[in-house]
Amino acid sequence: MGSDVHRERHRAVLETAARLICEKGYEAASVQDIADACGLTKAGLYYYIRSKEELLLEIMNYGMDVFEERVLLQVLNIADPVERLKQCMEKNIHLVTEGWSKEVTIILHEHETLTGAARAQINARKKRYVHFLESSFEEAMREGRIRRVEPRVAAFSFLGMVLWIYKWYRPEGKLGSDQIAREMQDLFFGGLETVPAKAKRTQKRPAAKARARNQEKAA
Amino acid sequence: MGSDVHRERHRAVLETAARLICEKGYEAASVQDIADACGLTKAGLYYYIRSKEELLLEIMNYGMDVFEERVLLQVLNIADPVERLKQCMEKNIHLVTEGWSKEVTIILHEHETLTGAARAQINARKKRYVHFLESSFEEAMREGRIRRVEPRVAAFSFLGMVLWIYKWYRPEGKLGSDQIAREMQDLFFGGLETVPAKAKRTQKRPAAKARARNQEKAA
DNA sequence: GTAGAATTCTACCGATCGGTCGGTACTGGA
DNA sequence: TCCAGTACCGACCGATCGGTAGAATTCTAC
Repeated sequence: MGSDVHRERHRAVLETAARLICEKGYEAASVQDIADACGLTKAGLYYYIRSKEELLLEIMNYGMDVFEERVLLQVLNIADPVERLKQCMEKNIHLVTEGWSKEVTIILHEHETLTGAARAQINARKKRYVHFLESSFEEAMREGRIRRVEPRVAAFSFLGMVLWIYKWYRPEGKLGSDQIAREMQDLFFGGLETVPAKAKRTQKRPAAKARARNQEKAA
Repeated sequence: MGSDVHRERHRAVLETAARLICEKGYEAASVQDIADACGLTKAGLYYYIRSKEELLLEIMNYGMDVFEERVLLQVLNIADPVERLKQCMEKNIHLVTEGWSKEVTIILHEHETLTGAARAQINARKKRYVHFLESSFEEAMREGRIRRVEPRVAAFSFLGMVLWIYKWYRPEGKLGSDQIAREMQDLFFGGLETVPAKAKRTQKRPAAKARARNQEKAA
């Protein structure tokens, strides 16, 4: 079947296009650039895509597929809501940091590039994630596992911490993916402030020693 | 002085250009669009700007000015590091949510659009903010006001929560600027998780009632 | 071998891109 | 009254934009 080969090539085009759009941005990456990078002429490229915008949509949908497979599906059936959220944070951080998916970066950055139905489609998929987080926070609250907070603010705070990483993370930097994941879990769920020996204590004991070496400066 | 009028008009051009670039993105907002919006021809616009990229640089520098005035300066000399950070978060959230500054949104979104020296200049100004946050976290740790965490991860988590807002906040939505600020302060500094009555813990029982009605389904 | 589909090409479209040139209407001082 | 500078414009530049028509090539199945 030539159809298989066709799908393969189509995938390769998406892959290459994603690399370019991720590097230069959607508007700055011209169809000519993408065609060159694919080893095709512009007209040849249009054999595989219907338009530049639909190409972007396909890339984003693929990115959402990857996200759902590597993050959502991995944690969806964890019974404990807090554990579910922690795992979800870890998986999501790894998705953003490890070079797995330029497509995800594109989804994050080009959040207002698509228009009309295409935009609505991707937004709907994003919203499912937000609702999943909100529900998990609500569930955790019902079970008394976390303090009372506005679930939406919690969800967007979670997302902000995790997704903002794409703006500053550098693989060659001294902050590793695992370390970031651990620290952020700790920060978000463990709380930051020590309580001045008054009402509530939110302290973890074993962590204190392990973290003792950690205090040195970081330029 | 014609020079005063000139500066005024120059400011008006920056203002209008910022509005357009904020709405459509830097690459998508053409010089022609900007000129039209200013009530000038393209050639006329170039009387006020040297190039499109320098226009962007000026907008970003102005945005950083606004940020430093409305956020950094307001909290810089608060003695208590935790209070300083809390106030900083509040001020920064208001800067992002209240429509004061399309320029700030542009700085956030177009973080890789500038090149060369211009990019370096803006990055340097951003880094000063990151360092301010890191130092404040370190100070708070030295004084035992917060738990030991990697200061850089704390700083970037802070920034992620706060700055990601520009991607989802809608002024007409049910979540107000003040509420977001309060909830995020609480979340970030107060900690999220309740302690499961383990090791050295004594009190706090609101969870008991909440746990009464068990877990229901949450998608 | 050859028909026919699958693939990729050359050549081109009108529009627009960022930017510039030579000019001109207007203005305040001398 | 003249003039120098300010503030702008019409017309244009070469390059590139996203996209297409249709021919040429290559592959596949019989």
